[in-house]
Amino acid sequence: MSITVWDRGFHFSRGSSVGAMTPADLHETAAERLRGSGQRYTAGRRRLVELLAAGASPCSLPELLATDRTVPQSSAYRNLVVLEEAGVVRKIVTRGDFARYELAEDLTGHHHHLECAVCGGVEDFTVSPAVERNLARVVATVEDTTGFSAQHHRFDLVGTCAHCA
Amino acid sequence: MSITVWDRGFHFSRGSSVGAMTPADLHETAAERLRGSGQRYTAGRRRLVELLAAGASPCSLPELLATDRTVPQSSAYRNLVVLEEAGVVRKIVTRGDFARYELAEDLTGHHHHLECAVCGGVEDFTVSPAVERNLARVVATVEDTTGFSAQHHRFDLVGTCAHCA
DNA sequence: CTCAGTGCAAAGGATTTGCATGCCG
DNA sequence: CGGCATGCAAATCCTTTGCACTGAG
Repeated sequence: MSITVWDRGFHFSRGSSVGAMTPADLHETAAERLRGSGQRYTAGRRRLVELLAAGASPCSLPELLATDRTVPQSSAYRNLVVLEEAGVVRKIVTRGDFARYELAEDLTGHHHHLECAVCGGVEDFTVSPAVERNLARVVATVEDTTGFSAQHHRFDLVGTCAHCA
Repeated sequence: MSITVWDRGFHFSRGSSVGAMTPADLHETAAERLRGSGQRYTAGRRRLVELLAAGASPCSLPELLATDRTVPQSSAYRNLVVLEEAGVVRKIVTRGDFARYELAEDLTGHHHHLECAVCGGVEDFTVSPAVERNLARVVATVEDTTGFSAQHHRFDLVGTCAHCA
């Protein structure tokens, strides 16, 4: 047993999770990150961030377009790519017809997903810090032993949501 | 919680070692499951199962076709759907260009995935029964709290594999 | 004989891209 | 002005499907 490895298990948090970020802070952070990658925080991109922040769970592109009909499809796809590259948005690929998008975890807090195999919807859930430490412990051990460098881990449940049961 | 439990918290799953299942058992089981859903275990389907069993990790369709040039693309896709519906094959959707396929977990053993964000490859790894029990406990808690009915859980790592580092 | 399985070719559909225009710096 | 951003339309490409043919039962 290596104490070093065990210790590393506690460094599970990637940056400071800000669960309750104000809209002003959110947009300021987004603008900073875009500037950092040589991009502008335009009205269209800001709108996407607003739509994602308003959604309770990850949104598909049709859902985003349905919420705001003025957003053109191709610009939405293109800007979501830019926002993802800047670390503002995270793309979630499920088995459903559409990819889903949510704000980056360091803007909303680390969480996991419940994927409904029936309706394709995705809900968020969180686990206790103790469980996260356990997960991080396994991640650290895998990295030490295999040379695989983990950017993040996924602990998701696939099944049937309460609504589709 | 015992530290020693975590000491051997994981190991790599190498090659196609199908637990204690022999190839004969594998094909017999596959045939049974297909019959169970009113399907035949034809030569083409058997070939796909062989290719998947031989692969060290989940295979994309181009990889399968490259291994056996005689397999037609559309039949491969169609038969993988049939095999998945029968519970013989599992489809893995990643962010890569192609979906990936592996034998169902009850044929190969429960495991998890290392997804390389660079090359798109997927490797298997397993964690100790103790860790799996912890995960199962979390799943049970989430089910109780949310009304979500979980078919299975995913604990995957996304990052850069040793080869792409 | 019947009907599932097969394979070629063509279609489907989410996502990406070409290109002309608009706009910020 | 210079270059990124936009948006319409068209292309891309993994995957699915139409259809005629084959073969198992």
